[in-house]
Amino acid sequence: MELTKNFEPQAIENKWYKHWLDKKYFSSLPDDREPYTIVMPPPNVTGILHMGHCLNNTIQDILIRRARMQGKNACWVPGTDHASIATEAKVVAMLRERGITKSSLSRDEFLGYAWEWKEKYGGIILQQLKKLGFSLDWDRTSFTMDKDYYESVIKIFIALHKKGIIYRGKRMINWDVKALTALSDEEVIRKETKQKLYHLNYTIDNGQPENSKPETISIATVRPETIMGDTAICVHPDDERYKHLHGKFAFVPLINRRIPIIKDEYVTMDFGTGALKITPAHDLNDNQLGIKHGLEVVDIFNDDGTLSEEAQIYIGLDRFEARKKIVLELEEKGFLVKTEDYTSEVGYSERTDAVVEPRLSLQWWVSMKDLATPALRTVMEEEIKFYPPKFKNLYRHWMENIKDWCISRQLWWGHRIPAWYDAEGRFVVAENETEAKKMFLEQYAIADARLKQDEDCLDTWFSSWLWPFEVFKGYSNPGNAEVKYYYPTNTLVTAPEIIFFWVARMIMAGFEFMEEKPFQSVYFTGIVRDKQGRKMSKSLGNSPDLLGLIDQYGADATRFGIMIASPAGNDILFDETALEQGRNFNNKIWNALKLLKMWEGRQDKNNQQPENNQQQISNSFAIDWFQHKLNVTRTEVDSMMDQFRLSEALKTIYSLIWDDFCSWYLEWIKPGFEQPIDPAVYKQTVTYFTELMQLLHPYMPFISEEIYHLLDERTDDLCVRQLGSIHSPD
RNA sequence: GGGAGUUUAGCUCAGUUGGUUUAGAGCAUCUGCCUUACAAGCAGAGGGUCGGCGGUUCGACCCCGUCAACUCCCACCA
Repeated sequence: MELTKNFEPQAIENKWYKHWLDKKYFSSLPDDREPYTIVMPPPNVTGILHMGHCLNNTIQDILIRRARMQGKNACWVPGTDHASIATEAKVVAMLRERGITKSSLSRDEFLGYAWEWKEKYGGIILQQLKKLGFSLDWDRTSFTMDKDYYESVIKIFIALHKKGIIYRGKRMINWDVKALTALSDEEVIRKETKQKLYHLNYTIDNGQPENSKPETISIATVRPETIMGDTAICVHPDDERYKHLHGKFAFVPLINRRIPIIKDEYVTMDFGTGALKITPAHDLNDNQLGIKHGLEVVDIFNDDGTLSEEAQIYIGLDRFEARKKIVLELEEKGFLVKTEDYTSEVGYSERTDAVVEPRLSLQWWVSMKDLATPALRTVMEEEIKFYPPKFKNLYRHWMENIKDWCISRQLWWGHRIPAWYDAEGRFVVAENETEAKKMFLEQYAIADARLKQDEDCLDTWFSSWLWPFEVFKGYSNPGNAEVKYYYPTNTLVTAPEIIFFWVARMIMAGFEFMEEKPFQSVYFTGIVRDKQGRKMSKSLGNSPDLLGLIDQYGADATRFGIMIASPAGNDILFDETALEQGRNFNNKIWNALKLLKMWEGRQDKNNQQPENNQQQISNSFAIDWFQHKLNVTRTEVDSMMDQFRLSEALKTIYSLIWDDFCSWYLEWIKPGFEQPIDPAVYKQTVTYFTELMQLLHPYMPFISEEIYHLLDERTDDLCVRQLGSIHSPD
């Protein structure tokens, strides 16, 4: 057999992946073995493979492959998430290219295109995951809008509504003016933004018409375009400067609306001018003050962030355009006192990056307090263990201060809210129209009501929170054999960024619907950053082309590179030299194989050498020494992996192979130039090499499988070879 | 504004209850070597007053105090 100079990954990766699939090694069905279950965090169906997925799923594959080799029934469930906002945006963009606007389509027509898009491009990412050798049970591939899954989401909505946990209410929400939908608080990203603080004069109404010098009060605002929505000015009750104005009125510049001057301790006297304009329709705090003081609410914006009729001026103009024009006009007319530079946090939509508009709106909400109680307890008492544990604090803080969850989204792609309205706005929550009609008869004594279903969809996370059990049909087919066997799952591997979006809510859903936690432990990976420490993102363009890297270095080297640089609990600074190191490691292993293959044909069958021969003594020492070293290291690696110290475990294996096996052991037993090798020594060396490949396999599955088969005639595969028990090191 | 975390060689990190670490690894660097598995390699070398200051102790990278820098999370003072 002629072995190539260097290891050539491309040649063998497809071969082994196909072989593993053909042998159904990744398929799992319940049996008497202990299960080891991971549900993959479903990537967006629109997603393409990036470093985050690579890190996340490599970790999961390492855990799953190890469990499989430990004799557990390993089950790793793949799938995708329908990702309402992201997918709808993609579909709208695709339609635009074809010259179709969303508004010209009916809901059903639009959904037709959306499904077409999903069938065609959705799930590309799942194909890409195969390139990295991930041992997912593909027969179990799930999608959050599969028929059963969809129905479970709807049923859960109905059940929670019945319990009073889901309710409909008019509240201040975060409005995305680009996507034209509400956002939950978690979907709003706050960024420091340079702004201007405008000081504006409002004229006091002194009851004297056309006074020579009208008295004014100055307020400070960063949003002069909202003055048309002002319904009061507020000052601190103790503020001496304004005491004489309590109970008086002022005129809003440009539109001359007469508004009251009220007092409230909410106002900070030494910020700005100490006087605050109140715009209850467009600011959360102003809204609360408005409710407290019974103020009028004037909503001056349209859905898309342009000024509405209520604004009276600049109708139809975008809010930021309007700001410029209004500032100019205020200046011209003498209302603008001064402008200061000012930096504050502004909310941006996570999906569209539009500046979020706080807005009053009728939406559906989940009351979180009761759901949070068992979910908080279980983490604090470590029934669910967090790795690293520092995330416990973060989790507790959020759970103790949890706010209700806005779950309606003004989108079509997703789970449609099962609420039915009549012309008067009365509504019922029901699975379908027939059911809804029955309920209308019962509740409102209206027979054969003409009903319309809610146009809105549910937040994507309202379906993802069911993932750990619904992939086993735990809700749609309660108590079935699969969910009983696989649930609760073992480990969740995910990014800390979605601890609230997803992890916390899965724990709540687990207790609420399964009466059982969804997983035993959660391993939070780091965030992948570039060499300069910047988060990898599309907008920065600093994400490497992962598929290109796999082509260049091979899947094993890529997996090695990302794991070696990934200390437990820390962010990883991605550097291509780590992949080079992985590739070099491949070659080192490959060359060790070549050395053994050279010896294989040169075994000294007669073994004439005397017992006390120098080489014999050295061999026997080397064999004992390495056996001991191997045992000790396997124990170490085992304990590190149990603690999710996967990067350290890999370093340890790397050093065992490179330094101890290649540099020391092989040199010790190396026969003289063109001398034969003792067959017993050769055999033992093959055994060691095999065990090393088995230890390495979870991290670098392809090369280890290939070497396994090249070392000896095999009837089995390394992928499913069971780890023997470790001889206890002395 | 509140909270959490980090700070050890050029870079990324180990260092488990204070004393076998006069401080370790990988990568990078430098110097030799195409030596019969491997130059994507081998042999060797340099490099740190363990963020600053103060304290506890016979003894501190490890404990306490304090200051500083960085990171993250939460919080809509306009």
